[in-house]
Amino acid sequence: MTKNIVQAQQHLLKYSIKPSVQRIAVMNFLLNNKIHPTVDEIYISLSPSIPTLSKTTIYNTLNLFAEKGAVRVLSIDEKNARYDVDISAHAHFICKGCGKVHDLTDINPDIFKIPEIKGFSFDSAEISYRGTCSNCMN
Amino acid sequence: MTKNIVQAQQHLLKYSIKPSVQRIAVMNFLLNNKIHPTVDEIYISLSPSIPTLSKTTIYNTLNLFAEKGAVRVLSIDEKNARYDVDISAHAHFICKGCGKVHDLTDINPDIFKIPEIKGFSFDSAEISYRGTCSNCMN
DNA sequence: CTTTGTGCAAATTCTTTGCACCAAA
DNA sequence: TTTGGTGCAAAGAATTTGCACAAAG
Repeated sequence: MTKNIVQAQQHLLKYSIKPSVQRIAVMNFLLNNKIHPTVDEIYISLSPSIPTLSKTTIYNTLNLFAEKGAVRVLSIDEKNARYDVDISAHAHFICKGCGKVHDLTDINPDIFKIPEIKGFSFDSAEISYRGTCSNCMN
Repeated sequence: MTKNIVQAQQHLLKYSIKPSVQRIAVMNFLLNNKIHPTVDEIYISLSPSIPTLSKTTIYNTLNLFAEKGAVRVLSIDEKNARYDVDISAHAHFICKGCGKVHDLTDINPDIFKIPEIKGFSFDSAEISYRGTCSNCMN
């Protein structure tokens, strides 16, 4: 556990984010729960151990992380923003049944190549698929 | 103008959507303004010619269109849903400066191939890029 | 001390819902 | 006359903002 906190702290430092109890907790959660959580999921998970925690702080923290490039904000789920600490090139799949977001890593890497098109300067790409996962297929 | 209305009507019929003044107006707008408009943009544009029009009807109409497969709902813009009447395979680009969503058609068509991965049944793909357009580059 | 972070409450924004009225077949 | 469509007002849900207090250096 202490080890994880150190790992989370180092991750923050890597992105020049000043550590705090709350920031470390959020980063630690993201590093150990790569489920592309929503703000609510993070809040519900961390609340018991940090009873004074507020959602505002989670929003502040995640916005800061995103600004600093430490997390990627996914728009695959229209209802809530989802946060991914894995910023490497990979696609996502959201299941219409359970709403879970899965990583798709076994994908033709060519599709992550940022195109070069006159008149556009590209920052980032998001590749999302919708469908049904095996759990929900019955 | 009458010609456009006929075109919009035929489009509705193609997707088994019963026409109404409002539905025709929304479809006509989508067909002639391929800017991936938000509900608000549609509302503001159509209000003058249909003064009794309500946003609820636009929501109802677009949800119906999406269910019937007549439009695609884009999640590229975290703030609002955007609607695209062009349901062919193409990617989108959103400019951080002006917020406009552009079609990217000159893209390697391979990236639109739906992958085959055990445990997932794919319905649709959305490929989105973020960056800055030439207008906003200064 | 001074700066920065946290968290409550309120405000904002987008979207959906309940329900009464209207329109078309 | 019956079914479905429209639109107002209200509710709901996600996120942001303003501000006072707490923490850290």
